[in-house]
Amino acid sequence: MRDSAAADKRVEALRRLYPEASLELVFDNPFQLLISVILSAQCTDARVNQVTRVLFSRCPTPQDILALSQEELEEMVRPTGFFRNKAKAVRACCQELVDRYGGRVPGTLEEFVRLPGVGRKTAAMVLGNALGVHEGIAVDTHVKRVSQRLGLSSAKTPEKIEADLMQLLPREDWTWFSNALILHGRRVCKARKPDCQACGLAPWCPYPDQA
DNA sequence: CTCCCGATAT
DNA sequence: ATATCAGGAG
Repeated sequence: MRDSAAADKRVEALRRLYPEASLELVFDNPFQLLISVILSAQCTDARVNQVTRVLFSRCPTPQDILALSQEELEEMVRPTGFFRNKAKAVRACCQELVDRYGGRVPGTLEEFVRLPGVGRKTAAMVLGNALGVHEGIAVDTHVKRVSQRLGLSSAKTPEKIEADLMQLLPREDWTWFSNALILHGRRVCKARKPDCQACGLAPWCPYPDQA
């Protein structure tokens, strides 16, 4: 077992800094969050929100998205990048929702990760933030980087990092924790130039201060 | 491991 | 000008 007392200090500090951490994606229901997260890869949340505002007003349901031609859908999601892949994933995913789940999203992580274009990260994020079902911790690039710098995990793969993080706090806090690490990774503990000066976690962080 | 697209940091 | 960045599929 690792130094869980030290890890607790960092988790507590994170809670003080981001007590109400939530996603910056705008959504009205679990279906909308699912599509938003699929579109969010390598794209700012602000841009995803611009695209989904139009997309969801025209297509509130999976059935409505399936009624679009592939080309129309591609044009609508184009600004988010990887638009052919994303349009394909969104369409395939909507098809599954209609065929297997009556046009709604499933309720377990196991079912989620079987959806086309949905891996553990997307599944945990949607389940936790839209349904309050905390079955996992969404490990994206921010969570990975921040966890490693803070010394909360020395694992390399998202699955192992997730397992390490799950040990640190109770299930009902998993979604908050992921959200907080993401916010911290975006605002302070950035990939290129981490702002260690301004970091509220610095007193407990083993990561070497660059400047 | 490569591919996918385009925004943004360097 | 160019390298980096993200998540999932193949």
